[in-house]
Amino acid sequence: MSETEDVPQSQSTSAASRPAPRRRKRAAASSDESSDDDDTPLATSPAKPKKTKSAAVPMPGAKAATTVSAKSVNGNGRAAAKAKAKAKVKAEPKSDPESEDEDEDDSTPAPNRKRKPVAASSKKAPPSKKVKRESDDDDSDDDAPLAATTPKKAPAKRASKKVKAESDADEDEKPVKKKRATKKAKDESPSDVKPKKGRSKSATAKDELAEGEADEVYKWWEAQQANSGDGEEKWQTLEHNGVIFPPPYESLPSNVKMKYKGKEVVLTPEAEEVAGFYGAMLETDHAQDATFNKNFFTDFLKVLADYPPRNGVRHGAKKEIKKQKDALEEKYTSCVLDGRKEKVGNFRVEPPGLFRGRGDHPKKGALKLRVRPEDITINIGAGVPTPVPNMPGQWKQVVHDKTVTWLANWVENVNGNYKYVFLAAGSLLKGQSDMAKFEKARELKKHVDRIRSDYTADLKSKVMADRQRATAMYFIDRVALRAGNEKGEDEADTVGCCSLRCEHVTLEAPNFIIFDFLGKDSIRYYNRVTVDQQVFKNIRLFKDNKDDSDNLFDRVNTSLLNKHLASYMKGLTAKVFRTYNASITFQQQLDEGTPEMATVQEKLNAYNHANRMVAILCNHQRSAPKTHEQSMEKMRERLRGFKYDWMKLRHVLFAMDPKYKKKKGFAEDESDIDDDFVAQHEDSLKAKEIEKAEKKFAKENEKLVEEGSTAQKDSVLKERVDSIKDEFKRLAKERGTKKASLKRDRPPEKLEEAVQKLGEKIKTFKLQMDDREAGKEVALGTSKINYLDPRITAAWCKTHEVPIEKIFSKTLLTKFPWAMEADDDWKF
DNA sequence: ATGGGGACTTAGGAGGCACCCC
DNA sequence: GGGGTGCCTCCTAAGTCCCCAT
Repeated sequence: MSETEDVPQSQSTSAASRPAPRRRKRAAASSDESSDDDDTPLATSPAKPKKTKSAAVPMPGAKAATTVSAKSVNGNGRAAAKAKAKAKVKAEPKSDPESEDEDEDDSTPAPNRKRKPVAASSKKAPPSKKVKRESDDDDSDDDAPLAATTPKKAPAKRASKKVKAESDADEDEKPVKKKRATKKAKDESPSDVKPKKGRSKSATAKDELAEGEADEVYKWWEAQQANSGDGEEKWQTLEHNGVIFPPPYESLPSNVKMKYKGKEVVLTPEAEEVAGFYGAMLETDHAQDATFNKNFFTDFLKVLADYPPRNGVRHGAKKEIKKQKDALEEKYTSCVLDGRKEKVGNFRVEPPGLFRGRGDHPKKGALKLRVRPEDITINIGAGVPTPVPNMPGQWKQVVHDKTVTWLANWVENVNGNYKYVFLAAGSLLKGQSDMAKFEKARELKKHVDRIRSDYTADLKSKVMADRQRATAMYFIDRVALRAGNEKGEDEADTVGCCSLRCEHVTLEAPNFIIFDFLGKDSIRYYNRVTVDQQVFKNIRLFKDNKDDSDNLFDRVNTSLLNKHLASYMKGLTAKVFRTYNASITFQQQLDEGTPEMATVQEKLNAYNHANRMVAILCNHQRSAPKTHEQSMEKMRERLRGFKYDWMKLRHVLFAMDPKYKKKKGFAEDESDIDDDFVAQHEDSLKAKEIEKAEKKFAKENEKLVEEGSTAQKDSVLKERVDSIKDEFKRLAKERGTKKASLKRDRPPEKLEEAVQKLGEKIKTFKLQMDDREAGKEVALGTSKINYLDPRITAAWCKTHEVPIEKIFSKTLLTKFPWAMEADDDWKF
């Protein structure tokens, strides 16, 4: 609902026909108007697009508030507005000369962000809940992304483009699509591409397979070649078994029926399956969602039309044992690529279901159809057996395209997107490209200073396009925004840097910018940052005379931006900045934050802290675990319990010898342990002990009876309970006296030791709590998997003697074999 | 330039499972 | 030893970016 109120104003053209277009399609960076106003950075926005959903900005506060910019007339008369803008811009640079150059400031470090609450629409917690994350923000010295460290090591020895022809082999089957294959050049001998070292022989595929099966690890990263370019051949031989289709639908038992308006309806298996999809989601938010329901019922009715309800139902077999399933799947789990056995990633064809689009995706709830062999294209080596589908039917096509890495693909029916079957993350192909990604990011170290000084200069460029580009680069570099491609009408309305609209950015004098928009996966990005004075001015300029729904950067798009970046360094794109800034920040945080003499747990905390800084920088969120608050409360309770014990022990010591009060650390008071708490705590301890005594008593009796003796009398229990009660009476008397005694005496040394130990325990426990609280809405995994060069972790673990298994799960270890051998002094 | 096709990486949530604490 | 519970794996959606045709 909501949503619908689009604001049709402003778009001269288009309009009507389409129902509520949500945003413009293109950034209209065209030169059209007085373009190239070489010396007039104009804030003109060409062809006014349609509207945007006004509801998009979740945070009312941030949105409306504080718009410092000179808003003024928002133009209807485009031309007039334009002229005005023009005049204005011309003047602008001079209008406030003071701040024109000065600030070289370097502010806005990356990882500091005050997170704000979350948007209604986005899944995340409601406003008040979002806690500001960790370190506060604002300039700090730790502006990681900015500090370029010196390259430590020569980067990437990437092989020169090595392209080959598809090799004659392909004649037979259908031709491979045009695409990049066009790039390939003439052939070289296969051995050119194959890694040399680490291979004993140039064996045939079969031979090497044997090797692979012997579980020998092939250390491709020790070999010469660096495979990575596009259009290059990715393999020479490839054998696999295709994909496995999900089992057919099995009907419910005949006594299970759907009711419609109180009457039982006997569905066909086809319809029942679809009804089941929905039934499975009744308890989820999806079923409450209007779009979801609309789409689902539209599709469901279609199914019902094709398969009208009838009488009589059959039901099939039972659930399969996992073992059976495994056996069935076994052959699909691996393939043989260039003679080596490799794991296949997603060999299971996606089963039919309801499309679960994220955020407010217009197609959520639509029926995702069952995929059949006729939908699937298989990519496989020429001359090896073509797999046979495990369901009736023929593959759509079989190709032998060596320039790509997928084994199978199909086009999904809801959005028309391609789906691919790739090798698993631990495979050579994926590993190589992963390593290449990080080497690329490290290469950026050599260029980043120049790039930064260039865009800093360009922030003042007279050419609007350049000034916008520089500003966009500033955001990408400093706050790690994504590139921000244009999106279509039938997708959720989310943005990135280049697709930001005016409504997503608010100025706050003197030099703050507040970002508030929905990014990838409709995750809210909220960030208030200090920026260069010039950036502040630029944004004011770019917003001038535009509507909220207009693109902030009307002269920039990702393609232009990346083209520019590539002029600095081959393969440099916006996304490399995220990898670079993430990894370099991480390295710095670790270097600065790892304690030398510390427990493993403390080091792990330092690691997690660094990890978290990166996750915050990249805005990797998760929804706080549902049980979070509850479990925090439990921890707090436990902590107070520890503190109570600790206090008691100390008081015993104090009673023995007052000199202990002076002992280092012993004098501390427990501010959150007041008499109320003590009373309550002792009550609950008492209750527990009594319960324990009762249980023990019952058990003893049980045993006695079993052995043929008579049970103890109840008076025995009573005695015990009374003794417990007495003990707690004594404790109650001790309250507030700062003195205590024990049932059993212990020598002071022992007590001292115990106090010490408990103190330690409390310390670590507190650390754990802080860690958990700070991390409740931050997803660490995403950066660990995708952005942090694993060699940083490997080296750190060696240096600080932390077992890497404490940090990398099994799958991550499998994914990063190539990083494990990094020396302990390796730096990103 | 623009727009769409295509391939590949990055992303959060669901659900399973080991583990931990009572 | 039984049930939370927190982490890991799986799943697949949603990005980025390149290429090509128009």
